[in-house]
Amino acid sequence: MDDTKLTVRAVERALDILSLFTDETELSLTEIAAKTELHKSTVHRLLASLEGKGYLVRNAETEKYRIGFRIWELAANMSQSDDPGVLLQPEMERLRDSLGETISLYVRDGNERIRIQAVQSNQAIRRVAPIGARLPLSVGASSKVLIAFAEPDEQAQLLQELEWASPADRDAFVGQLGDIRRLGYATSIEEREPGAAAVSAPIYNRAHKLVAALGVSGPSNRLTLEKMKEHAMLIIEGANRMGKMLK
Amino acid sequence: MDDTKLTVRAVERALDILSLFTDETELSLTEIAAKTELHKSTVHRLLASLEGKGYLVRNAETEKYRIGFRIWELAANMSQSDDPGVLLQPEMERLRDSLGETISLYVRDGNERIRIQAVQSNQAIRRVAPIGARLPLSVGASSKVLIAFAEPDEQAQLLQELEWASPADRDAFVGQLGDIRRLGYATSIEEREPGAAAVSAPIYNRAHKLVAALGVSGPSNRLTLEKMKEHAMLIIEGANRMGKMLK
DNA sequence: AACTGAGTTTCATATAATGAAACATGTGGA
DNA sequence: TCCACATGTTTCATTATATGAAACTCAGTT
Repeated sequence: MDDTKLTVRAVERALDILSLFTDETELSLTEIAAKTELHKSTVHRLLASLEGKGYLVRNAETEKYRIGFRIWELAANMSQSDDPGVLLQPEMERLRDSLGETISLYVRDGNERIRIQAVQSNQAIRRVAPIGARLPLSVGASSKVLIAFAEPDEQAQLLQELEWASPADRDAFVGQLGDIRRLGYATSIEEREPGAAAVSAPIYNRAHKLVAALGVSGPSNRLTLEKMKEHAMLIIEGANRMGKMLK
Repeated sequence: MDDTKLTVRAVERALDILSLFTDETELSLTEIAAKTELHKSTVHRLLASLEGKGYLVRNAETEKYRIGFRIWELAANMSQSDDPGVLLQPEMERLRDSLGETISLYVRDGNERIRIQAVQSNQAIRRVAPIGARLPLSVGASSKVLIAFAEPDEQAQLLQELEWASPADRDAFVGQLGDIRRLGYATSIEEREPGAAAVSAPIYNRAHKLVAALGVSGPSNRLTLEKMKEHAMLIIEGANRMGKMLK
């Protein structure tokens, strides 16, 4: 019981309340109290603080709370850069820290993919991913993602144009695409680099266009099948978050 | 000393810290401590809470704090509607509550203006402003704003086309435009409605285009010259805030 | 090596956040 | 009309909890 807490409970509670508004657009005090399992008295004070500072606004008609203008002010300030590689780096670092493995960001460029950003694992044995590397679209988890989630016509064209080592390779690749779309992520084990495995998920921008693939990769003995499934969830989550940062 | 506090201090402090990021994009712990005049120990804990919940992220290189992904998630959720009238209503209500006077929102439609939104004062004597009303562009504080801050070519055309009661009226109107641009707001006293006065400021969207005029209006005996100056500051502030909500 | 400055952790203390309960207000049902 | 119920607001005693001083790292300077 000595989990030394370096955080402030009241603040965490307030922020949790604020986070509720990522799902719902309007919430009443009692709804919030129910969702957070806090006493309405406590919620009332926290809401007053949030409202007083402009982070929530009260809809005079419905009496419910909505997100306030402060959020816009903050959001307006963050979008200085449009470059996903720059924009997403901090989030990728977060992800690296929680997964402990190298995180890469790929965009498709014609019939290739480019690693436009990467943050390296800091474990002794790690996958090192050079930024700027151009890689084939025919192998690797992120390649599958970039193809599986491409627009149908683009996808068809890519599958025509791309070259595989053998027709069997091609069929194996194509055969996976359906599952990948269904699961929302792709994996690869020792496909391009011996000893390396990866999990990848698509990043859609706010306009719902596929813009990149986000991947985690590491030594295949550390990325067991089980671990990969766990990582997949976090990669998908992270990719969704990041997508909201891109217009 | 009985200022009954219905808010939570720790939360307010945390939110104040977050608000610092509307101006600066990156801040270190000590910078934050200095700006907020809080002990670095306190700031440290608040920052840990904010970071833990994703409202701030640490730039691994600079060690400084930046706005986190949560803000995007929240911002993404709020922009369901693009209609300024709908979007700005809660903010207008806020403003109404702090000024105690009727708040109106006007857009220009050709050679007229339309009151696309209004929230009414709740004082006994109040200006009642019907939504949807079409009004002339040649009188009233908001008309002056919509013309003074229009694009130069549009402005020139409007000044040509609009009709005034007399050439003297026209000259008086045109003569004010320079001051209005300089001050950032316009006023009118008993111009269109006898007994009514108003203050108005432009709303620019995030692309820096003039989209509307935000006005406060009330009985001219309550809106003294002094009061109008005070209100002008708040209207300008509010208009800036609201502009950030419009793309 | 000593010094500065930024960040982090520890710790005793009193403040300040808490939750129960009472109060207020409003709405719909009987 | 009156009662019941739900939602929001305020009060208040209690103690947990946030606080700030100080001590402690850890780097980078001189």
